Amino acid sequence: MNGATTSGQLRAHNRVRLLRAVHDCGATRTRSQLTRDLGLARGTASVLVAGLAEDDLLHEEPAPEHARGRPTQVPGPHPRGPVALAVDVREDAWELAACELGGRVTVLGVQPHDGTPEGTLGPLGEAVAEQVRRLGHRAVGVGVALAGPISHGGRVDIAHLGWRAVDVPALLGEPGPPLFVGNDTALAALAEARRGRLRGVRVGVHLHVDFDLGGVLVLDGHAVAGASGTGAEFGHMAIGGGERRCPCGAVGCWGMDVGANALLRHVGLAYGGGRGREQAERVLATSEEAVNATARALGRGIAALVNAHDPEVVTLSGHGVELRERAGEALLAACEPGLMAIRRDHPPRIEGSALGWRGALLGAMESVFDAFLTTEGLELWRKNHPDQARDTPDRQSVTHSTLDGESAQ
Amino acid sequence: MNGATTSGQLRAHNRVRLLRAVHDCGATRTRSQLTRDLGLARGTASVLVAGLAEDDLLHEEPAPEHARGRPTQVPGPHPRGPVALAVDVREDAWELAACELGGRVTVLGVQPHDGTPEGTLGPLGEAVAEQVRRLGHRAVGVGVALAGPISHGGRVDIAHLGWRAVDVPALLGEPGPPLFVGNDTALAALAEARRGRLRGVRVGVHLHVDFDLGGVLVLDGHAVAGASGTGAEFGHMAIGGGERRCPCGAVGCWGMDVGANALLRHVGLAYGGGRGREQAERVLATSEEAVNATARALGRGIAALVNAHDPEVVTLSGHGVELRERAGEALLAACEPGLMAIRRDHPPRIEGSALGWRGALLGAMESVFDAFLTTEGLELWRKNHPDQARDTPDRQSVTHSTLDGESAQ
DNA sequence: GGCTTTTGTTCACGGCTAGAGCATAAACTG
DNA sequence: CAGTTTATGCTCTAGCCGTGAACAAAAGCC
Repeated sequence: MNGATTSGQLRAHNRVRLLRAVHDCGATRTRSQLTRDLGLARGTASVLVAGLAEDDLLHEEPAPEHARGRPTQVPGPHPRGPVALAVDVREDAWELAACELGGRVTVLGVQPHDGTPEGTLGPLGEAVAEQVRRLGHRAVGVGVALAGPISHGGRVDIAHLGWRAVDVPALLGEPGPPLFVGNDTALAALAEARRGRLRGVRVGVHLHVDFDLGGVLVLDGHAVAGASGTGAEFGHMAIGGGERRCPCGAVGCWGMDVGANALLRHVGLAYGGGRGREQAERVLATSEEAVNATARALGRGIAALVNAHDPEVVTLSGHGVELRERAGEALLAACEPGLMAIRRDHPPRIEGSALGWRGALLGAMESVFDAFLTTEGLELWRKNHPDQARDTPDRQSVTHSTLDGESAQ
Repeated sequence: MNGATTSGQLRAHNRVRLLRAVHDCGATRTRSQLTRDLGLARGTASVLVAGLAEDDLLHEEPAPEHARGRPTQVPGPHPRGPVALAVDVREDAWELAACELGGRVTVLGVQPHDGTPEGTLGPLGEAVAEQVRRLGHRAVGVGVALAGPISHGGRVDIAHLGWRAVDVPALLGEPGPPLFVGNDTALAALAEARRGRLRGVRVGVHLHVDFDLGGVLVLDGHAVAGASGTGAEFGHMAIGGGERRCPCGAVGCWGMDVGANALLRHVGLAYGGGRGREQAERVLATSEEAVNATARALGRGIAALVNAHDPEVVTLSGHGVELRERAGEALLAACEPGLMAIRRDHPPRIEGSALGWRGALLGAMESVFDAFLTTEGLELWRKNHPDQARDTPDRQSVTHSTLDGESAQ
């Protein structure tokens, strides 16, 4: 991926490393800490920070606490710096947010939709376009999380909503900045890998329980995407041995026994079509038996994945957090007999996500910054940049003030 | 993984890149081609090649065919260059080979064994030690392929041979150069990724059919190892829905329906214990029905893996090559109904390995060179090096002549 | 108020690659 | 067969980069 070969690329490479380090730590580490972390000389760090500040990429503020010596600074997002737009499109509503370098998220709006491709992506496209106009060159990318497999061209299938090869970029109207469409499970896994329980984990498995079940392998901070971008579908493996036909077209998929649809089916309610989130939550809250049955199905499948992939940690998001809390014992009891003997000595931890339902949105942000925090991304920023810093004295950033809203993480 | 930050590391990084390119192409590309491939200036390539030749890492010979201009040279392994020792330990015999940079393999011996840890690894350790003595500093590592899951400490379990947490480094007697113990499936996959049908493939799945079934995900030329090194066990997922207990300790493992043991069981013969390779081959050759049943079980599981991981290619090694040839239609017919609808438009290719039974040995070699072809590996070589090139005039390499034997690939 | 500690800044130095100019060694041309 | 063409190897300079040391700055400590 990276790896400089000329001295010019070397500088670019170190700019990326520094910016990436600032982003990954959430803009909490001081300059002297970063210098040590990256193994740089103080002089080099000085030049790098100055250059990045010049390019409106970084802004230093005094560190809040002091130790003995000369006080150090904390590099963080620049007030005129890059912004990632992130969208989480759920079955019933979408959420749009603006994200600074370092990961601060400002939710710009939540809007229900009718579930049709046009009714969903049309208004979303307008909302995104408005933000892009407002932010100008500062919008460095738009990340969209969707609850279905996504081919590299941006075509999405959401079986239970009846979406079939829906062309997301076309319906969204080509926002201008690069568009990154991703599967919600893969993006939740990405967020977990960067800011959750899979941080620093070399091999992990992330499972996202929503209406159905998604899952993906996480290696060294990256979710494994698949050749055409439609990986992250662990839920569609024939584990469990049923003969029921899955809406996906296959038979006996594991995901049919785990998730909101399975909960509804278990208690005899209507299910499918992306409806029934409230009922499912009620079942989850009331029916001990349905919860345990789901947890057992989840545990059996986890055993198969643990055998196959030997992860260090298995994380659960969406309803999985509650399943882990409420029926952890049933889950582990169902998992254990499915494990190979050699896995039983040191079984992986099975943990609820630290990010809850926020993962997909945060992952959409990370996918944008993953593309931006590269030598190419930064080169493009430099090129598109109006370069106010040198010409005009210090034009107050009109745009930034409007970014203040509900703030999280 | 790599990525230089100082100009000194930059040189080291480019040395690695060049050497890696030579190795990966099998020492077939000319210097001018390599220069273009790596995006180097001609002058830089000149300096790099000279330095590597000085260190006994590379040796240039005139290119056999000429085009118009000045003839170019082909960099290849140096006569006093690094050698990787590679071992494939099968259930009934082991095979030891010496491998040059570029991948030329010289088989040094094949020896049957009794299947006990001591009876197998003891003599092997002696054979390895002898080669290490003979090669001296030229032996840069020993790679060992074994038919079982292997923890990072080098402890191996081979259920059907009764090996339980066998300490391979201890029984082998610490050969001196670094020891790399790996699972045969993972190593066969690695070889396939570097010199077989998974070359250049971003996402692939490799399945190795022997007595039982191993499988692993291959990403960008690397087999995914697992947190404790014991990944590559796709065969131990509960796909297929049986309730039979697997020797691994789990229940309903896919691998119980695929492989030599399954073939033997299918026709009512005794199976297990790593015996019966000949009988299994006879069944494979004679019983159309057993072959088809195995192919169907293989196909059903492949569908699950394709759904989950979205590979570009699925490769089969070991008996899988013959299964693909003899019962390809049964395999595909069993696979198709298990695929998600969206996978059916562009299903992955399912191909027999190009390396046959040789994969594990080649993979063991690659695992050694993967460690050697790094900045650290080359630095160590430089340090351990007697530096004959400068001191003595041109000592004839006694060691090299003894390396000539049966030669392959 | 002086001392200690830590960090930021500046600058000379060595190392690296790019690129240009030249040398070289073939194949092609007539 | 001699001149031309073409591609490659070699050498050297220019420009860029990070290191590390010396110095300056800004705190806490006694």
